Amino acid sequence: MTHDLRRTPRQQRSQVLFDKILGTAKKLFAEEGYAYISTNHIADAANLSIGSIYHYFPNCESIALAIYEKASAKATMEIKQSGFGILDKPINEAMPIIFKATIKIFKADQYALLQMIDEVPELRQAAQMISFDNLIQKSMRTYLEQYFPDADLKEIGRKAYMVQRCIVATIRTYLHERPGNLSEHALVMELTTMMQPYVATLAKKSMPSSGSK
Amino acid sequence: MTHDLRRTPRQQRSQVLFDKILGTAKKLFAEEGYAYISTNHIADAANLSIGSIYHYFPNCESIALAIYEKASAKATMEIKQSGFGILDKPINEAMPIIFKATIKIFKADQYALLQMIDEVPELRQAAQMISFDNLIQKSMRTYLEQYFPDADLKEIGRKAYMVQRCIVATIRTYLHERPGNLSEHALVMELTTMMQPYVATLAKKSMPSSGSK
DNA sequence: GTCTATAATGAGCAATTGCTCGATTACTAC
DNA sequence: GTAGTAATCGAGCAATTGCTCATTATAGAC
Repeated sequence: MTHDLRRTPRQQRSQVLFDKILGTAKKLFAEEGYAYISTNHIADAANLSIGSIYHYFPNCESIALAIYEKASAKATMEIKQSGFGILDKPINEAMPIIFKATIKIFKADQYALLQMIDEVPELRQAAQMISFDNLIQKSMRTYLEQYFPDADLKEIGRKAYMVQRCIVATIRTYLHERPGNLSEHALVMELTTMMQPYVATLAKKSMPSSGSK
Repeated sequence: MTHDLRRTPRQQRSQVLFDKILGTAKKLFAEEGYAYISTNHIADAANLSIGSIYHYFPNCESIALAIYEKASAKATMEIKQSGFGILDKPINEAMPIIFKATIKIFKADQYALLQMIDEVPELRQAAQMISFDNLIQKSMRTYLEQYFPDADLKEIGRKAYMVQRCIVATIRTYLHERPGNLSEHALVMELTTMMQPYVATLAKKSMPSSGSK
C-alpha cells in the first residue's frame, strides 16, 4: 500500500523538498481538481524540477496516495481515541460525542479525507483497505457489545454497520454541501435522535423467541 | 444545462449514430473509468470517425453529461410516480415502498446514476442542479405534511432533509460495496426501523410550548 | 435526374502528457 | 582537502490528447 515511493528522503533538505511536493500537490489538487493537474504542473508550482518529483514518486497518482495516507493515518488515530472515550458513557452522551468527533476529523482535512476519494480513481480501492470508516464501525460494535451484553452479536454487528454507514454518509454529504439551514450542532442532535431509538431496539428483543437466556 | 450539443440529429441515420456514441461511451466509461477514455477511444470502439463525434459533441465531457441527463430524466419520472403512490399509505408501509423504489431506480442504471457523479468532475455541479435527490426530499415532505398536519413545517422540512440524505447516502454506499451479509430486503427493513420512530417524533411534540393549536 | 441540406469521414496539427537520463550541485565523512 | 554518496536539475522525446477542416457520401425535395 505504502512504498509506491522511489526512495525515502535521508537528508533533511530532501525531506523539505518531499514535503513541498506533497503540500503543493495537495493545494493544486484541491484548487484545480486532481484531473487537471499533471506532474509538470506540480513541478512548476512548487518551483522545482520535474526530475525531482520523479526522483521520489513514480507518477502523479502515487503523490495523491501519499497525501491520502498521511491524512488517513492521523484520522485513524483520532477515531481510535474517541472510541475509547465513550466506553463508559451512556448512549445519549456517547452518540453526540462520536458524531461530533467524526465531523471534526473530516473537517480537519476535508479535501484529503472526503473529496480525494471521489476524484482519484486509483484511490477508491486503496481507500477501502485503509478506510477508517470501518474503524468507526468497530468502535460502535465494541460500545454496543458492552452496553447490551444480552443482545445477539449478529444483531449488534448489523446495527453497528447501519449506524456507521448512515452517519458517515450523511456527514460526508453534509460537509459537501453545507446546507445553511442546518447547523453542525443541529445535525448532531438530529442524528442522535435518529440513532438512539434505533440501537435501543437491541435491548427490547434481546432474544426473540425465549424470554431471557 | 442541456444543449452542450453541437447539433441535434434530424435524419434517423444520424440518430442511430448519436445513440451509438452515447452507448459506446457509457460502456467504455463504465469499464475503463471515465478518466482513461478519450474521444479518440470512443470513436475507435464505436467504429466511426472522430469527426463524427465532434459533429455532435464539443468534447468528451458533454458526452458524459448527455448520458447522465438521459438516465436522470428517467429516474426523476419514476421517483415522482412512487412519491404519489405512497400518499394514502401509513408510514410503516410508505417507508419500505419508497426505500425499495429508490434502490430499484439506482440499480437500474447504477453506473450513470451513482458512479458517474464521482468520476466526472464537471458533472458534480450539474448533478446538484438536476438532482433527483431533492425530489425524494420533496416527496417526503409532501407525505409528512399530510400525515402530520399539526406538526411544525420547519420541523417537517428538517426531518425530510435528514431522512432523504440518510437513506440516499446509505443506499448509495450499500450499492457500491454490496456487503454480503446484508440483503437488500434487510437493508430496507433496517432503514424502516431507523426512520419510523424518527419521523414519529413529529407527532409527539406537535407544539413544544402550548398543548395544541 | 438534379440539387441542396445534412451527415460522415479521417489525415493531420498544436499542445500536452508522462517520463528518462546524463549532467550538475550539495552534502558528509575521513 | 578530496572522495563518494545523495539530491537536484532540466533538455528533450515518444505517445497521446483534443480538435479542425477540407473532402466525400447520402437523403429527401422537386
